[in-house]
Amino acid sequence: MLLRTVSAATAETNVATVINKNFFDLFKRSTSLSHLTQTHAQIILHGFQYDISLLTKLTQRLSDLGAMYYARDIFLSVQKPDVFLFNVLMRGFSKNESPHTSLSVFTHLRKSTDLKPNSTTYTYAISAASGFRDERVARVVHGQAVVDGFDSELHVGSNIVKMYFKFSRVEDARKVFDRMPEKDAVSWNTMLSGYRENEMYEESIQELRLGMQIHSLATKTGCYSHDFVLTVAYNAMIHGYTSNGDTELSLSLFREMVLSGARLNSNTVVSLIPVSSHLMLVYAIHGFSLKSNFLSHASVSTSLTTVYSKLNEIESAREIFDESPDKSLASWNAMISGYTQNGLTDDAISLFKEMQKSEFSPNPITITCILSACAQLGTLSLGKWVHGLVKSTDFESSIYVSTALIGMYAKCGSIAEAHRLFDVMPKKNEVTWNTMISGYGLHGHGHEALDIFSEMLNSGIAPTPVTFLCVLYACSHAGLVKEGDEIFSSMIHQYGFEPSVKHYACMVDILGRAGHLQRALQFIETMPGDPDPSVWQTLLGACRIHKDTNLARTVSEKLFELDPDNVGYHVLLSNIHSADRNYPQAATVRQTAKNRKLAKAPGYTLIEIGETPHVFTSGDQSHPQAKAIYEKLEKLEGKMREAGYQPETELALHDVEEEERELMVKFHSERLAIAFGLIATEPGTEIRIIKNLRVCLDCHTVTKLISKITERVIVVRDANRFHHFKDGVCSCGDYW
DNA sequence: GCTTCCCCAA
Repeated sequence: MLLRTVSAATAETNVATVINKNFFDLFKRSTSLSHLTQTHAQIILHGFQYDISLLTKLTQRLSDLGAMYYARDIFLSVQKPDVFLFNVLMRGFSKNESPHTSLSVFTHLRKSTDLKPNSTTYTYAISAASGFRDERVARVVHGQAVVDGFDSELHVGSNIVKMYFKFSRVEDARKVFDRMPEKDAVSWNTMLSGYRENEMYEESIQELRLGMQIHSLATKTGCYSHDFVLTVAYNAMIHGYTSNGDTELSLSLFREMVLSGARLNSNTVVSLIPVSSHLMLVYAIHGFSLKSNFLSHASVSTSLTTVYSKLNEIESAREIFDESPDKSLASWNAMISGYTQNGLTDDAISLFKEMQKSEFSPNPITITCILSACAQLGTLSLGKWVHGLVKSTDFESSIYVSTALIGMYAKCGSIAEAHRLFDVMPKKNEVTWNTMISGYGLHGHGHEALDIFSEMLNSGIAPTPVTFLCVLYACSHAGLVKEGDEIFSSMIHQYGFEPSVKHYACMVDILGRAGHLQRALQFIETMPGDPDPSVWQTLLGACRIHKDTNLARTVSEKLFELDPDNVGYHVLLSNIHSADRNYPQAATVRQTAKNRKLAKAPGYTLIEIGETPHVFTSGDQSHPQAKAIYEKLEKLEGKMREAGYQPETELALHDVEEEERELMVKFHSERLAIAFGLIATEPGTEIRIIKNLRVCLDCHTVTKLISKITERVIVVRDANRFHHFKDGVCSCGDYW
């Protein structure tokens, strides 16, 4: 009987062990708050709510996801928390930007319990103290570490060194470091990067040499083996120079590293990769990684994917991605982001869908990328779906995600929804404000943009150079010349920002669009340094709007000089000549373009009916309902002619006969999309279309008329702004 | 290691 009881108890213990292990597996796979909540429920259901190891793990995972209130509640539910649980909670608060709370947990541990802090406790206490503004807190915690005898311990010591560097107390950092009896790769690294962050490059390099001497001494005498010190130190140095953009030093250190016989590892490659401004260099690093079998490391392949994407080598990026055997969540994100940044939004979205079938779940970074893709593409339906996904997780708390959501709604035409989200965001950073300002700019709502800007200033957020770009951009699209002028000068005199070429281009745009062509020209002539093509191109655009052929000729000559291979200049200039009815001249320019094998980007328009996107090109016959669409257009045209409409074709292709030219304009992709929208939706429904190029003058007129005839609101996003057509009027006030 | 905002032009 006794025997049976004992074995039953053993069996029970075994079962408990198994279940316990299962919970740890569950934790590992819980990537969202809702997963964790379910796991917690399971723990209670199985009667493990007092199992401190499980609760500690739960606290840790909750902290990782930023759910600190929840984590604290778990902590409070434990009758007798041990020092491990205290440590986990301190780490959580530290990680989630609450160093104050972390330190009060620490104080509670020391003052109100009989537990003894261990070295891990001090590691977290020190990093919490580093998060304070006041370095006196740091000194107090350092003092406590001395009292408890942990200040010279390897990890604590390294953290104290790091902390003093953070407060730029280089001397103190040095003292603590020198007193540490044992040093490892991490502590050396801390010392090196500390010097570097305090811009003491000389000291940093000396330290590296010292590390090398110790290394060689150690190897010779066999006293102790710091095998990785040298590798780690070199990696840290290379990484530092690389991220400072100092390619030369970074590469020469790498060479030195190879010559010194130090072992290279995958981190060496990763440290070197952002050097990358030259494709040849990336190829070299790629080849080297291949030879050394570093490509199997997710960190290496992810870095290479990223750098290839940044150099617009998207196929190479995809190759690396496809061939990397050990993908991480970051690998997927890097590839999706690569597609997004290269404008390959369809590929980004389909890879995202593929990812959802894989073992990886999207994280806030993935969501941010995919929202950016939706914004570029203008697919409101997908954007809304992603928004739903965001709501069901706790990704909304990520400032990146919520900012990207605002951008998505603004760029997909729902400026009101964007503003609603903006209003309820508890924490905004400068990018959030910039997004909202440029959103209003995009819709031509200049005054609203200026309101947001002054709200930003009032709430104490410092504007950045990008903020001024967004504001100036909004001014230019709303014709606010005086305001733009004032803001430009306040940027320089009040905020002390040196205007960049982009700022100058914005000002030229403001002046030029408003018809002040001579002032715009003077503006360019007074700008410091050589104006780049973008500035001239802006002025050329203004010449086109205001039909100033003489200035256009001068400007285009500048442009040919600066950038002879650009298609845009040829097209634009030829359009200017045809606007001037100087067809022979226009034909010459076009011929030049043709001779150089330069082609105009084809225009297309997207319309979503329900969840289905439909894409039209000019004169497109491929749509299943093409016949009905063309009939609809014919009918509409009849009604428009009755209302006195005359086609304006002066900005279209000119090297064809008048009648033929009219035909080509007549079937521009946006008209086909609008006609299809009229057929495929209920009367009264708003029609939203997205065009890759700017809408032409004639199509603009026609859309106004269609909105009146059919009593529909038509929202058009063109290459750089929104037009809301209603009752025969456009929100841009014909100013675009 | 991977993320949000940024002139013009087509």
